[in-house]
Amino acid sequence: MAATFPALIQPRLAAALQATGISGDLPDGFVPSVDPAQNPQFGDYQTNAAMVLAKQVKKNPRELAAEIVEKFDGEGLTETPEIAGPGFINFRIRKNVLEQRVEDLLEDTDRLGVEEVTDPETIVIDFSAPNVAKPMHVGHIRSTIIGDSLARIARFLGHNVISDNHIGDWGTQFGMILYGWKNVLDKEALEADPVPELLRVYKEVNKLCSEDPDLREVCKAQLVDLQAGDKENLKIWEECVELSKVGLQKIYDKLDVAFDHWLGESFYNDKLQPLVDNLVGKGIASESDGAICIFFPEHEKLADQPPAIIQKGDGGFLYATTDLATIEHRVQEFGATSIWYVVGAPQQLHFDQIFEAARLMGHNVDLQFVSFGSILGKDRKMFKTRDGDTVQLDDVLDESVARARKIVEEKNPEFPEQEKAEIARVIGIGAVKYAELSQFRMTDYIFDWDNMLALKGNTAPYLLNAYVRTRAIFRKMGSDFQGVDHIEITEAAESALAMKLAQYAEVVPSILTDFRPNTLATYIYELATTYHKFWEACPVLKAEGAVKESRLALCELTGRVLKHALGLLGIQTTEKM
RNA sequence: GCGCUCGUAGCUCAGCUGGAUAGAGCAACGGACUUCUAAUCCGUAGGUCCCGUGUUCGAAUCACGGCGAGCGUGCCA
Repeated sequence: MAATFPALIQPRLAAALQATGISGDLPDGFVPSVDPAQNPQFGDYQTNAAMVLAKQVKKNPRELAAEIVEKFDGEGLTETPEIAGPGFINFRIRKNVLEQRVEDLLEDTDRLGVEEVTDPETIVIDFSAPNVAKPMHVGHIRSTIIGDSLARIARFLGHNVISDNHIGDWGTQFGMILYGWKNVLDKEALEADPVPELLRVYKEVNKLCSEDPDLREVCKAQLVDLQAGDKENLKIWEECVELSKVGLQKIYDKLDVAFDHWLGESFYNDKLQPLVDNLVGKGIASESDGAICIFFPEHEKLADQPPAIIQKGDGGFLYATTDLATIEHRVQEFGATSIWYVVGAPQQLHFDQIFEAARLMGHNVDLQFVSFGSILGKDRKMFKTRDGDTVQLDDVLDESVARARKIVEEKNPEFPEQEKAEIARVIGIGAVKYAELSQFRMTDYIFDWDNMLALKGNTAPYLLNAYVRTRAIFRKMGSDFQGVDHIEITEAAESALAMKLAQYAEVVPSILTDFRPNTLATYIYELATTYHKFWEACPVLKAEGAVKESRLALCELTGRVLKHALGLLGIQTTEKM
């Protein structure tokens, strides 16, 4: 598979710079950038090299651009570059080169032009991580969907990816759960549907505790018993975790999200005391006000912040302790060279601290905090899990599917019942995922049903409809894609589509540089738009000869890229809608 | 107080390492279905990119200072 267009243009541009004789004045490692043109009137790609370099060589940018163009060899790749504006050099890919590229992409069914990385890493991705005994609410949606998408993308790029659901199965909430289990549990309700009953119990005890401080102490005692290994409490805990996992798995199945491991907090229990002892022994941690803390006096930012506490005055451990034990395990047992945490922005300080602590411990691993903004309530405040009354994730998914179902019913009343249900499922789940992934992850947003579940405009159905249209043509024709001898591009809508398809290989690797699945979402949206325009402008089945063959090939390739790209976002496709 | 993140059209948001006239969608208005799926396309209208200063040939983007919002800030996770 040939390289991407920018990768082909770059060395020629570098050679042209060399030939002008200015390369001696350039900073070491200078690589002229080649970017897609913003506007088709400027061509396909552009470089600002002349403007960047003009000052250093004391020349007028446009004159310098003219010199570069003079020396530029576009043979077998681009037309003669044009100079425009303050000194941009615009490149237009030759028609036959673009045609060849489409032919190549059609052959490359698995990778669609996207190259694997040359230095694969072992990446542990930590995402979703709900607490057990409490159902997932809308707040969990970001971590789950973004994390899953990043895992899919990294895997496709050739990394060894290990997804780990670090569930909260050992927290303080168990004090209340244990008390509730023994005192207010409705056994029948639990057998019928465990997750809502566990939530009810949790909420009820939480309410009782806030009314009665003494009860809070009783709950704490339950937790202490559990952690001391009390048999009855341990048994309840185990049952509770198992029931919760079943409930969680149902939602992951709906979302089509999977994990390689579910190593929750409890997994690290027996590793915590040795870890703390070790850190104290090494002088990394020290006692302060009765607690064992890690201070960061050498660190520019953290020095002025409170320390990370890894053991409480009463001997208990905290999540910083567990997270450090988790890093150790992932490095030593999984061979992680990189760990990504897909966790909300409020935990910035915590991760700054444990990353720095891991460094002090000598772990040579690339730690990335892939943070995201908060989902806010109507009052612009964060949802508070403890109040319990936030919107549940499962309800969001069901509502989304129901809304999609209503529209399927309007548009295609004649479809069989089962097909309508399946289409509604794909669209409904896809809509929720796309709403999340099409947004920059740091943006806070106010939860709004109509916003999250919109089905018009830049939403999943728009993209799915483009895919459906690619399939409709072959269905109408009565056969699958039969291959093509030679691609022939004549219309502007065709070359725009071909160019977009070629750019898939440029977009996918760039997503991970800043963990931005939304750049892929933007690409898919643009591809869908380009295809919809092509659809309006270029009849396929009514065309003849090479034109028809080429258009069929473009439809086929568009369908493949759309399906693949949506797949990287974790969004499924449907043949009809 | 200190730290992190954000501020772009009436609304919801893109705009990656500074680049040409700041883009989409929704809502509003006007067009296009005897045609491969109109869940589409075309057009109109809508902006002091929070404010100020600086760096630069060039700033929504970078730096500094304000203002506003959210979050975090020693024994919850």
